[in-house]
Amino acid sequence: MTVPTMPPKSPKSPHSVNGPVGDTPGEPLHTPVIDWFDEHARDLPWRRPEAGPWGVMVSEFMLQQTPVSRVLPVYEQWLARWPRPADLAQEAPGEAVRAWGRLGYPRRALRLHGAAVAITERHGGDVPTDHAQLLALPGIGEYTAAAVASFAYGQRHAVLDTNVRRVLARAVTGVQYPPNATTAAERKLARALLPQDERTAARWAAASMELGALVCTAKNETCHRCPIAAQCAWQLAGKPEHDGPPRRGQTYAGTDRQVRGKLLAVLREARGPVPQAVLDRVWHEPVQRARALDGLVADGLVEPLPGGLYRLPLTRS
DNA sequence: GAGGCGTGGGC
DNA sequence: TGCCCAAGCCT
Repeated sequence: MTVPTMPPKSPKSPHSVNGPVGDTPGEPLHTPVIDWFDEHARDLPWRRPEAGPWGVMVSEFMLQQTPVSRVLPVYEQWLARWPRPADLAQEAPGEAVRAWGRLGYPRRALRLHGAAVAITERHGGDVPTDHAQLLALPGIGEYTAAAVASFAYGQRHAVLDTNVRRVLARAVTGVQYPPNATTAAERKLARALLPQDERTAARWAAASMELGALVCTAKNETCHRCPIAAQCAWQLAGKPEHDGPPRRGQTYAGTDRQVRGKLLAVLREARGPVPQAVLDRVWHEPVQRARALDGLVADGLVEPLPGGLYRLPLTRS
């Protein structure tokens, strides 16, 4: 791996508003980005005050690897049906999987249900405010814990999702794409760029994500609409294309994943238990079919019943 | 740390 | 048409 080359630094500013930034001085990025956000932010339901911490948390689960446009309708139905964590916690996990619909990665539904149970049992039914307690919930990792703490509670955290990573890779590091996996250097950079003021930091988190989602996109970026184009290291370097090993792609066709998806689709649509013979029709190859079904059972997404019947899980696994 | 894990839209 | 991508998490 080659170390990304940094473009020439502009003259150092007297003293950064960002506070101590170590070896990354320069004009603060957050001010123009936040100003842009004030003007161009999308009106999304989980950003409205009435969404509350639970709404923010539900949206974060659903948005993991899934586009906003597909999340919107499911989010609305979900919150209407389960307005509080305790409402979801008393449901069967299979109901969460069914309501998840075709958002993909249905283990997220199971984990969101598990998180609701934990919140009800351990936190009095309120989404915890503490980053470490959020991180301890199923389905919540580094990104989601920081996002909920920041968006729902206005706390100061580095919120490092794929959008922010791309914005920083370009604006600061001067490369087209961030590394495949989040690195210590990226975390350090994100922390260094975090405004000191808590409110401003939370605003910056949302604003930098939105910039990556709407302007500084993976493909067909629109730099002419970017509030920091004049300071962007990648832009100043002439927007060199990514070099090095190809970025990891996803395969799908013919994989167990595809078979799992087909099996679960049948079970979601069915009201009650489904005979094995019905499931057998979704995939021609018996070995792979069986492996996929076993995997779903092992993951707790499917419950086997006596007599070769299967259903979405009624009990906690 | 590399791979597994859904689904559908855009180019 | 395929390929790439979309607010990651877990093992």
